[in-house]
Amino acid sequence: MGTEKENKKLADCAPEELCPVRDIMARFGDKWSVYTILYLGQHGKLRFNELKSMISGISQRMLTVTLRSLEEDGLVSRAVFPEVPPRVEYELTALGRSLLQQLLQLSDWASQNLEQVLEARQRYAKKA
Amino acid sequence: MGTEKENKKLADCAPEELCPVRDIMARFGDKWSVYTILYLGQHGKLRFNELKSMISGISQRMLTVTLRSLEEDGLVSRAVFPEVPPRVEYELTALGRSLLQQLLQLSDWASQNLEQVLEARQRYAKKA
DNA sequence: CCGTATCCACAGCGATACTG
DNA sequence: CAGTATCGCTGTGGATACGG
Repeated sequence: MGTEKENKKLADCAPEELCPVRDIMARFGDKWSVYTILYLGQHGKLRFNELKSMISGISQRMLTVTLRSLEEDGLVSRAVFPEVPPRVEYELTALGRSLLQQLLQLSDWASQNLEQVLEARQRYAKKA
Repeated sequence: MGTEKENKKLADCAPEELCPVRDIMARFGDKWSVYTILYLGQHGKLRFNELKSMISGISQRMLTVTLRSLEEDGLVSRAVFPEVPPRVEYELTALGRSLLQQLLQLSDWASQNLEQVLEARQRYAKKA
């Protein structure tokens, strides 16, 4: 996710080819965006409180902020139904689903190399 | 590598436990890690001040912190040469280079979809 | 040249209370 | 049900000064 206000970060990346990844990583390296995308990817359409109970530990405020951010980037769609009580459904867009594929690939790498990283951390801890 | 069994469903990882993607995104979604990895990947071996001048805007403190973190995770190696003045060279490890490949793929996705994201942000700005 | 040590500003996030 | 408003704590990161 990232900025809750204006985004003016695209200017200060010196070499252009290196910039987009940075932007993506910064945007989704926050505490909740990845979970939100993963759960929406798995379940398709979800209501606000369904998501809230799935992503254990998230506060109402942060779920709102995260969803707004993803919606702003065109990764999640928001559908409001004029009922009582109100119903709002969130869903990944086509763009969001394509990002999900990237996250799944990164997930594979992470799963396969997690052990090595943890071992490296232990070695580092002992050495220092 | 591991057994076939360890291929656990991604959305099964609750926020409390160790979710590999989440961990990776959180670890490299910070302000400078991606740049550091990409520059080291492009140039092979680099000295501290070479990196510092390439990554425009980074402070000495943050470059040190970032490099220590990457070293701790076993992604970057650090070689100190007992000379006067001192020389220190940083380089991606094999693990680091494999992560680099993932970042490059994510970079491709980001480059290809950046336009759509920017358009979505503009639409959102006008709508709201 | 390659760091460490402080200090501090500010954004991220949780907790809580209130609303259509 | 699905938010918005407000407040305060905390961690990240920038500036600066000092050390091997």
